[in-house]
Amino acid sequence: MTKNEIADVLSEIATLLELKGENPFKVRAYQTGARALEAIEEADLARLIAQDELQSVKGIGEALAQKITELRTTGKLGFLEKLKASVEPGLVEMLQIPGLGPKKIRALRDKLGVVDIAGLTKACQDGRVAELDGFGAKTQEKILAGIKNREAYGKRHLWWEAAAVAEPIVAGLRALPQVRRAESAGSLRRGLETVGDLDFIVAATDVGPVVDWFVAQPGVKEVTAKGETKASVRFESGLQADLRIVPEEQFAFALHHFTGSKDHNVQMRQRALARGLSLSEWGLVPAEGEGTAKEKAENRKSEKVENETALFAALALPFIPPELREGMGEIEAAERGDLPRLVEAGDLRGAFHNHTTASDGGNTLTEMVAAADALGWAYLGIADHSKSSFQANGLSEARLLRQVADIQALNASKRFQTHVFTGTECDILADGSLDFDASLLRQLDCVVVSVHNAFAQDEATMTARIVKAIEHPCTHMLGHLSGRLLLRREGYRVDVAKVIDAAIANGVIIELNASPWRLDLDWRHWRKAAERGLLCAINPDAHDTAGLRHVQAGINAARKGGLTREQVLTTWPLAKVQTWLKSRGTATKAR
DNA sequence: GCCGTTTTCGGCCCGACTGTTTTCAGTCG
Repeated sequence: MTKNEIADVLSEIATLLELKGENPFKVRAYQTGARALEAIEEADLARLIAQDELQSVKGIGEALAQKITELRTTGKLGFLEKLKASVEPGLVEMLQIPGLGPKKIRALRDKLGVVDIAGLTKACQDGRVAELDGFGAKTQEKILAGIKNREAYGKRHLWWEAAAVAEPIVAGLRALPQVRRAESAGSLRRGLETVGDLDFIVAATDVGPVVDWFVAQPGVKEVTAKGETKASVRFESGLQADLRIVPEEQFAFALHHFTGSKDHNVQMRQRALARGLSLSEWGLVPAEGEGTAKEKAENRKSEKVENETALFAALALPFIPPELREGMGEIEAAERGDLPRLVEAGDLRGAFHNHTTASDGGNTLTEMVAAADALGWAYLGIADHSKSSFQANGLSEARLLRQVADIQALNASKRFQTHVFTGTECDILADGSLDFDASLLRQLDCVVVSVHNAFAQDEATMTARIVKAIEHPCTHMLGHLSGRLLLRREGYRVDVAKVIDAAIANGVIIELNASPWRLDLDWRHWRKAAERGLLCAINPDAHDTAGLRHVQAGINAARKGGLTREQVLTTWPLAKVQTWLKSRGTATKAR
């Protein structure tokens, strides 16, 4: 097991102990142990175990050292297995309901015998929860709402997670000898932040073996349909996937149709009709006469269309990238020749807003830079939390200055090609002031400012608070503008238009936080904002080396937002970025 | 469960908010 996997196990133990009502300090000891483990380098962990010196790490004592060693050498832990067996698995799930923590969950279990969400729903509906000590009508209501949200959310999946399932399937399909072409379609292909289900479109010479291969995929829990041209499965995660097999001459039509969106398809069909044509998933044929679209496509000669580019061309349009096919004006823009040249993953040269073990990250500074270097990035901006983000182990002034010195030394060592920018993710305090003094912030390359507390402020207060932080002369970028967590939590109330205005007026960047759970600022705002001069930075908000790859989710969102390379700072070369960061500093010092 | 040592036991990181209370416990970031 890697050190971060072991750290995850320690965190899991902490959660389980908490649910059991164990001594809270013992719980914290496991959490601390997990953090301590993350903060050392992988190579050092190997050495410490080999030399039996794990206990020299602060936060790791005899018990944890033994458990870490067991996990490292066997990949298993007897203690964890026993612990798991003693805690109802449904209780862990109940932790996901907002407002429910270990204490309340234990009360529900001990007094009402509730051990899972189904039982909890029933208890709420019967009014039994409201009667418990420490609970009330409002709590009961909140729990029910939380469960309901969870169910509604549960029907969709993060793009990132859906893509991880879909990619090997597409690759596997393409490798089958019967398969000529294979693509995923649907909201996944459109790069939407959440995905309902997966759609695979395949052109194949022989159907049977392809369907058989598809329904035998690892993780398939249930085969809900299996026919001549279509198969549907459900994965253990609840994600559903449809496979559609079409003759090769229909492939482009089917791919376009199932890529959608609905609004885009409606507009495309109208456009076809205006030209005396009927467009469907089966083909593009003359519109006049009786019969269904399928019959027409079968009986009349469809336009020969090799690929989607040809399909669009048949309707006198340039190729419209899937990300733009939302029925939000892309067809008109295409007609005018106004489609933006969208930013691409290969354009990225670096990223800002990344965490290390100094605050709440899972990898050290060196590990993060090494990972950025391996990605070929020219630069990496570090932005650990500031002191008020106590829960995230935010850095004090002294710790931040030490990190700055470490980064300068790392840059000077030329150990990596990647240049490292110093910085902070500085808390915007409740009154809009920043968590560090200007004298300190001026010493940093890049200051990202974010809201991490007092989410419940009313819209006017929150908006004024964020605008004030943007107006601070040391601010370079605004982090996750809305604070939303996809499928889990709405953002705070804020007037986005006013914040964008302030950012443009002050020459401050609003980041496109590329964390698959955030994708914030939402893509729906970007086109208009960028046209008015707002500069974007695609920032992964990475909390470990794997998190750096989340920039791909940010690229999706940026493309959906119609952003070009020039509008995204993190595609610029190092020297140009350095100039921008400095000029923001000097331009504002004069004010 | 860890740490420190004037200690092998006693203490162990915060502050705002909510809903429950009538002075505070639990949750959250």
